[in-house]
Order: sequence, then structure tokens, then C-alpha cells
Amino acid sequence: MSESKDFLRTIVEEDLKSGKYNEVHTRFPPEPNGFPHIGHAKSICINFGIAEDYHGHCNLRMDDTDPTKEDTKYVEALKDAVEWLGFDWGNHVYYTSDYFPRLYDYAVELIKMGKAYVDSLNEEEIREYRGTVTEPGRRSKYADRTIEENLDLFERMKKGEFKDGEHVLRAKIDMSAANMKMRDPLLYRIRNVHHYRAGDTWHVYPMYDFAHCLSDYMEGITHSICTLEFENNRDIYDWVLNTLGLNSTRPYQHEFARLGINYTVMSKRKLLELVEGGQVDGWDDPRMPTIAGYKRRGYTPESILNFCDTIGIAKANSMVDVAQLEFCIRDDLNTKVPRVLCVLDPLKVRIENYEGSEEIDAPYYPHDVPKEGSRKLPFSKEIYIERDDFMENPPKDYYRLTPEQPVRLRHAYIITCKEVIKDANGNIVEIKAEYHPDSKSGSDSSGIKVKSAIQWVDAKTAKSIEVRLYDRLFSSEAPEGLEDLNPNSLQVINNALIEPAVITEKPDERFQFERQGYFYADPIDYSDEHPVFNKIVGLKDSWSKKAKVIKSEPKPQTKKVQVDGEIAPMSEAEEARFNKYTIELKLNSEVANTLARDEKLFHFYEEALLTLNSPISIANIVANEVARELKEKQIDELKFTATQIAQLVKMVDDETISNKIAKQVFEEMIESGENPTQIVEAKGLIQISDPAIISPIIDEVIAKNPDNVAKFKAGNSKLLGFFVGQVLKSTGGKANPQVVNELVAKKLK
RNA sequence: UGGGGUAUGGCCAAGCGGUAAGGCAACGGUUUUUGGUACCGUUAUUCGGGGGUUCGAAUCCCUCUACCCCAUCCA
Repeated sequence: MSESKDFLRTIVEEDLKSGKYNEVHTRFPPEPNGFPHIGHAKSICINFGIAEDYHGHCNLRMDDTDPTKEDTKYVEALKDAVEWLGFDWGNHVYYTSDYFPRLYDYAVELIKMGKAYVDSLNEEEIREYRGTVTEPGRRSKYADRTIEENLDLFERMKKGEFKDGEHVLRAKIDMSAANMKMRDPLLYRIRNVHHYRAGDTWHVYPMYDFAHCLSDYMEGITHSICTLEFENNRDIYDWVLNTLGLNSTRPYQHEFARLGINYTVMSKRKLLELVEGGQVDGWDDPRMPTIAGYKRRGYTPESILNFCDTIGIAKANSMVDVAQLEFCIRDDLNTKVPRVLCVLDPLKVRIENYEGSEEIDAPYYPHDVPKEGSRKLPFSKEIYIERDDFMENPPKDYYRLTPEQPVRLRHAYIITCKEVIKDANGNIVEIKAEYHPDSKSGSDSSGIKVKSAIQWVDAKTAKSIEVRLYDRLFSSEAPEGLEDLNPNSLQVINNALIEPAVITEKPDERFQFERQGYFYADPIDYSDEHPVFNKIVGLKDSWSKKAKVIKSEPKPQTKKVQVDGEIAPMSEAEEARFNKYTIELKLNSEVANTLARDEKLFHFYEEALLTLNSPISIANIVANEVARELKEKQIDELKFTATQIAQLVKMVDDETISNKIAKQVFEEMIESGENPTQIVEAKGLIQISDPAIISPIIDEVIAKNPDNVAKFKAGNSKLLGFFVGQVLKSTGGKANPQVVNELVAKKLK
């Protein structure tokens, strides 16, 4: 868990602390209609993670209420994903389909309560009757059916007496609800099809909104965590549970923003399209953002977990940079995997002054990775280096081999280029070089300075391998469809050369090919005869970045244009009040505006004025503090009165208390409805303005914070607030802040 | 246009009236036989805009703006 809590954990902690629940119980409720992707990983981490953190439970539940889309292969993929990520769902996987009988009973109960009815409008009519976001809907004539009729119909729906779409069961809520979801939502529809688990027993299937809340309830879920698009569904969630009277210990829904990653599509529909259209090689194609894809690509569960942890949980729609994910996998693999030498695009180098062969002992791990292990690196006259590690006419910053610049062969000798052999077309086909016998790695006495060490393989002993180089699937940052596909997302190299130990000793399944990236022995296509490696992710590469930077153009600066809308005009009465407030009572226009436009506020204000003639002070507190309370409440719901507010203001006016204390007192009044004078008296909140009392406190604060004093004196004037705050804190807020301010400023000058 | 949400550096994200956390990215430097890693440093006088309240506002009030979700017999 990171040091700052996310809002969900904050809620859970509060609920536990308040005793609302004794134990947290979450659930991860995917629909088995596709392979889980990294967005599901986020949800898995949240639900299982919270359960783990607070010693509760998390159920894995297949939300399988739509028989036309779901399949066993997807439930297997879901289970694999959760398991691979390292979470434990206990010994039971839950299925909404297991609740079909109980769900049916609940539906019958709703019908008996007169809260649900069988509607026989067709699909199009239902849509029409629903109205639009701005116009209310109207209720179907079938809503008047008697309970008996509804019961009979629903039972016959269940028995399969009707065709698909002939009838539906709907909740009787409100066809003119502002929340469209509440306009008599569908509870059950007829589906005369086979369900992958329930078989052919059912002809009616519950809808999400009906099944989900009840499933949560039946499993004893406390926190039903879902994504933002279900915010509107929360009202139904609560309606169903409340209407059925299921409110002893019951779950509540909380929503978070789903994960978005740039250069990636995350909708199951689009992912399915890619699979079915053959743009990728299945759900586990290493370019897919599916868990199966990442797994096949070579990502580790730890890296995904860590990614989910670093991106945070919030309610703002956001788009995470893929670089963040790539960082996580590099960071994980860096300390774990052996380094080996592999040449992807071989260029032959003939070392003219070397005869025979030898085996060089080379550690698998660099000095900064505390792991043991080494292998023998065969070396002889003929080797291969990476083609782009040699340049005939290099730019100034080029550190590798050139006709003038020697280079070290990693773990081996320094070589110098003697001759460049080209074919008829001018392509370099071979380098003739010389090695420096006294430059061997570990016992170098040559004194030659090189700028870099490059990877190489011995020609005779190197193994040929297939390497699959993956790049992002989409070239657009926010891909829409197939037109945004990156045509070069897969590059297959059939004859890369790798040092033999990787194949013969198999020290690991993941490797860093030095200076290139991290690679993974493909779990499916790899064989000893034909080794295949997937590129997981490249190393950070400040060279290719530098080389590219020349052609990158300065990005066009788009300044946000702020459009100011028109302010709604005032009614005549409002304007009259506004004028009275500004002219007669001398309120500033903003406060006058707030008061004049709000029915509740001006009533409250004018009533307070009756007790105390201090129009400006009262206006300020009413427009700023009371307004907050009156946002969601009526005046008669408040525990405090206008008269009490006037009393409070009076104490501020005559400087008995400071504004700061007034706010504190006001908070008390909201809770208890006690008189402000009593609160002040009981708590001894009378303001301290005597410099003789305040001064020593300031001295103490100054003595305790020498660093900040220095910073302040160096010109950081913001720190004044810090000192004032400290003094106020140690006086329980009672010190007169104005006096403190002046004194602090004087003392620190 | 009705309702429900959300706005803090290039990307995430803490913060809940008293010094604008942290990570990624970027840039500079040190170490380095990986142009990797590690380490050090730089990068928001300002929190979508404008007002107001307050000694003091990212935090409270008013207002405007932008974006997301809702009119599947999907979940």
C-alpha cells in the first residue's frame, strides 16, 4: 500500500471504524464474455487488494446473466488472470447464474408488492415510451395489470411459453425520473437459449441492475466497487435493496475511474474485433493489453501489480502513459534477470591477429545486481557484432566502433577496425579488425580508452534464434479503430545470433539482451531446435533519442481559450433585493448577488437582520457558511436558527471571538444546535489579543523552527502563514490572528 | 437541452483553511566494461477561468467554462 490512501480505502476505513461493518467483503464481478485486460487487473487489484489490506474477503464472481455472450473459455481466462496476479479467491468461484432461482423469487416478491409488472410493449415501443434525457417518458398501459395477472404472466415467461421479446418484467419506479435509468428499468427478459452453465432450465434471465445488487447482498458484500459508468445505476441498486427491505447489513456501491492507457484500446468489443479480424494472433497475442497478452509477452505479475499501485485510484477520467507500464516491467526485471549477449542484425568481424579459441568467464549479472552466476563465453577469430555498432562516418557523439575508434567487446577484448569490406552495392559486409591481447576484460593493461562496450557472439558457437520484436499495436495516442493500427507492431527476426549458454544452460526464461532490452522465451512456440524470444520491452535508450531529436519539431502550443458564458438574468424581485442589499445595506455585489438569487438564503438573512443590525457581517456568514448547509437542506431542517447566527456575528463584531473561532463555533452549531454564546463559554474560546501573552508563544515557535526562519529571512514570505498557523495551533485557535500576524512579521523582520 | 460525475505541471496523483507530497516523462550531472542501473540536481509563486469570504484559500461561497456518463430486452 502506498503512503497516501485512495478514496476507496478511506471509505472502507471509515465504515470499519464507525462499526457499519465488522469486516470488509468485496468482489470482482466480471462478465465472462471476453478475455480480461489490464483494466480488469486494476479492478482485481482494488477489490482483492482492499480485502487483503483490511483482512476481509474478496469473491470472484462470474456475472453471467446474458446467455448469448458468455462462455466457459472466458471464465477460465478470468480465473487464470486472477491466479496469475497472485490473488486467492478461496475455494469457491461464485456465479450469478447460481442465484437464478433466488433471484426469481425476489422478482416474484416485487410483483406481489406491486413494485414490478410484466410489460408487453415491443422493444421499439419501450424505447419510445422511455422519453429522452430532456423529456419525461410515459408509462405503458400494461403497467396497470393486476398482481395476479403479473404473477401468472411471469411464471409463464419462465416456463418458456413466449417467444423472445414478447414480454419483459419491469420495476415500477418513475417514468419521468431525471435519471433515465430509473424510468421503470427492465428486470427480466425472455431468452429462449442455452446458458453455458444453467443449461436449458431458464427462459427468463435477470438484467444486470436486478441481479448485481442482489448477488452482492446474498454474498454479504459490503463494498460494491465498480467503474464510473455505473454511477447512474446506483439509484436502482439502492432501490431494489430498499424496496425488498434488504437493508440490515447491506452493500453500497462506490465508483472509480476505469483505466485508460495511451496507444491502447481497452474495450472488450474492440479487442474482440482485433481477434476476430485477425489483426492479432488471438487474445494472448503479446501486443494485446490482455492479461494473457502481457503474460505471453513476458511481463511479470509483479510488474502489473506495481503498475496498478502507482497509477492510483480516483474519480477523474484519465489516460495513463504507457511509459509508466514500461517503467514497471523494466524496473522489475532489472534486478531479476541474467544479462546475455545477442546480436539481432549481425555484421561479421574477422579478428586477423587472433588464432585459436578460448572461453571467457562472464557473470550473468552486473555489479549492481546482487545475484550470483556466470557462464562461459566462447571467443575466436570470427565474431558477429550488431550492424549499427559500426559506422564508417559517425556523428561526433558516436561511442561505438569506427575506422578511427576502437571499442570493447563486452567481457572480452578491445578491437580496432582495420578494414571495411563492402559488396558491389557499397553495403558493408565485413570488418577486418585487430584485437589487443593485453586488453582482456578484468586484466586490461593496454591503456586504451574506449567509449563503450558492445555485444558480440562467436561465429562458430552462436545459436540462431527467432526474435519477435513488438512495438505498440496502435500508432495513434488515442486509437479509434483499425485505421490507427501500427503497421510495424510486429517485426520477426529469423536469424538473430545468441551466445550458446542461453540455449544450452537455460539459466532463466527471461533475459536482458545487453544494450537492447528484455526478452522472454515464448512459452508456446519455443523449442530447443527453434528457440523463439519475445521482446518484452526495450532498455531506455538515450542514444537513439539523441539521434532522433534533431528532426523533432517544436510542438505547437495550444493555449486554452477560456470562454465566459452569460450569467443568467435576475428576476424583478431578485433585482429589487439586489439593489436594496447593495445600496441600502452596502453589501458588496457578489454577496448581494448570492443572497438575492436564493430564496432560502435571503429569508434566512433577513430574519437574522431582525435580531442584529449588522448587515455586512451577517451577509458574509450567511452567503458563505450558511449557504453550504442550505444547499441540500431546507431552513426548518437546520439545527441552528437565524437568531443564533446573529448572536454569533455579534461576538465577532465586538471582537469577543475571531472569525476563525466563529467558524469553529458554527460547526458546533450545525451538529448540536446549541447557542453560540454557550459554546464559546463552555469551551473558553474567547479570543486572546494581548501581545504580552502572544509574544512568548511566537518566540517559542520561532525557536523551534530555525530552518524556516532562515528561509523566511531569505525571502520566502509564504512562510508567514506557516508561523501564524503554528501560533494559532498552540493557542487552540484562540490567538487573535491579526495580532499574531503583525507580531510575527515584526519579529522576523 | 434534464440528470449524474470530473478538472492540481507533459502523464498519473496526494492534499480536506496555515511551507503545492510522490511516481512516470523530460533535462543536466556523478558512477559505470550495458548510451542500462544506481545516485544527485532542475522542472507548478500556483491548483480549469472570474469574482467573493478570511489575517491567510487548491481547500469555504457564488458564477462561468471544458470534458466524461445516462434514452441496449449489454454488463
